[in-house]
Amino acid sequence: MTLKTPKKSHHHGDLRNALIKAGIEILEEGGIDALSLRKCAARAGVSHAAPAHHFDGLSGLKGAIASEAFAVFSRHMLEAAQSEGDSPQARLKGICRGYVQFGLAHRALLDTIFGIEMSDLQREPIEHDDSSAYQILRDACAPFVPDGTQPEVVEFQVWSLIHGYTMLFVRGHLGEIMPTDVADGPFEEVMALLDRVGTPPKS
Amino acid sequence: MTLKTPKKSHHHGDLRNALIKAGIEILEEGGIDALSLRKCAARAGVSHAAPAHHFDGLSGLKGAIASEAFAVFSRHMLEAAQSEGDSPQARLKGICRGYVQFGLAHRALLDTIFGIEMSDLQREPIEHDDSSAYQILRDACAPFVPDGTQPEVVEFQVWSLIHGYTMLFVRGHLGEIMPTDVADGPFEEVMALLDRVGTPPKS
DNA sequence: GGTGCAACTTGACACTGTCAACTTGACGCT
DNA sequence: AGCGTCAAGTTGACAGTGTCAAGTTGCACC
Repeated sequence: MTLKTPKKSHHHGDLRNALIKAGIEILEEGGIDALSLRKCAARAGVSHAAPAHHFDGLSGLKGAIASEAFAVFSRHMLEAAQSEGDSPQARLKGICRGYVQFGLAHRALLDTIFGIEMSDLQREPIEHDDSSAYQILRDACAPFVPDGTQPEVVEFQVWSLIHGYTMLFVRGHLGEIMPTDVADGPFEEVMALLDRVGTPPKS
Repeated sequence: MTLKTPKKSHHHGDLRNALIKAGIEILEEGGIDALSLRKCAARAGVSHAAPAHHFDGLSGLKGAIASEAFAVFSRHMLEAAQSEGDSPQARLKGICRGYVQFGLAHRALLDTIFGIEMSDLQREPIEHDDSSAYQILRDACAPFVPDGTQPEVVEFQVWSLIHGYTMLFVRGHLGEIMPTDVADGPFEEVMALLDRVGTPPKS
C-alpha cells in the first residue's frame, strides 16, 4: 500500500532506477571499490543476475550512475557560484570551488564520473550536452573568451586546472593531511592562475 | 644455468622484484583492471598466496609498482624536456609534454600512480622526495617563483594544470577520438596559460 | 649439528561477474 | 475469451578474485 504500485510480482517495475539509487548509496557509504552488481541487486531486493537485464555489466551500471551523479555535480557548482558574487571572475571561481566541494563531499561519485572511459560508451555522450555539467563550465568561461577565438581553449584551460587541482587535492597529494574542506588546500592561490585567463599572452 | 642463481628451491630469492616486474607487464598489456595478485604470482612462477608475504594486499603491490613507475615517469619528463630547448619556458613546457606522453604511452602506470590513496600508504611518502618525479617538476618551476614567495604555489598551479589536462586528455574527454599522440589535443593552446605564470596578477 | 623462522605451498572460504536454462506474468493479436 | 510471445526476473553453475589458516621446506645462525 505504498505510493509505488505494490505489485509484488517478480516484475519490479522500476528496477533500473532502483539499482542506480542503490548503487549511489553503496558508493557514498563504501567508496568506488565497494560497488558491485550483486550488492546493488541485493539492496534493490532482486536476484543477483537481474541487473544484467538493464545494464551491460558493471561498467554499464557505472555509466548510468555517472549520468545521475552529473546532476549532483552540477548542483554543487551552481550553488557555490551563487554564493560567490556576480562578476564573471567571481562566478568562475565559484564554479571551481563547487568542483572541489563536490569532489570532497562525493568522492566516490567523482571517481565514478571520471573513471569512465570515453571509448567504451557507445551511446550518447553524457557530457557536452546542453544543460550538462560541462555547459555550466562553458557558460562561466564565456566572458573570458576573446572575440574570434575558439571557446574550447579557455574552457580546457580552466577545466584542466580545476580538474587537476581537485584530483590531486582530494587524494591528499597537495598536503600532509587528507583534506575535508576546500580551505585545507591552497585553492585561492592556485586559482589565481586564472586571474588573466583569456588575455593575450604578450603583455 | 641462467645468470640469475638457478637455485630451484621453493625460495625464489627475489620474488618481490619479480612480482613487481610481472605486475608492470600485466598492466601494460591489459590495463589496470587486468592486474591481480594471482596473475602476478602465476607469471612469477609461484603459488597464488606467495605475494602476501611481500605486499599488503593488492593495494600494497600497486604501491610498490607505483614506485617503479615513477622512474619511467621521470625519464619521460626529462627526455621531453631535453628535446625542447634551454630556456626556462621551453624546459617547463617540455616537462609538461613528457607528462602527457607518459600518460599516453603508459596509461596503466599513470592510473596506478594516481589511483593511490595517500591516506593508506603508511610508509615513506613516495613523492616529494629528492630526485623524484616531483622534484623534476619543482626544478622546472623554480625559475618562475617570485622572490620571497612560497614555491608550492607555482608548483601546484603547474601540476594542477598539466595533471588535469593529462587525465582528461588520455581518457578522451577533450575530443571526439581517443588520442594516441600529444598532437591529437590542444596541448600548446592550453599550456599557453603558463605563459605568465609567476608574474604578479595586477598588470 | 641442531633449531628457529622466513619463504613458500596447499587448501579452503566468501565474494565477484557472467552465462545458460528456466519461470512467470503482462500485453497484443485474432 | 483464449492464446502465444517475450521481456523481466530467478536459479544454478562456473571461473576468477583476495584472504586466511595450516602445513612444508630449507637457509642461516648459534
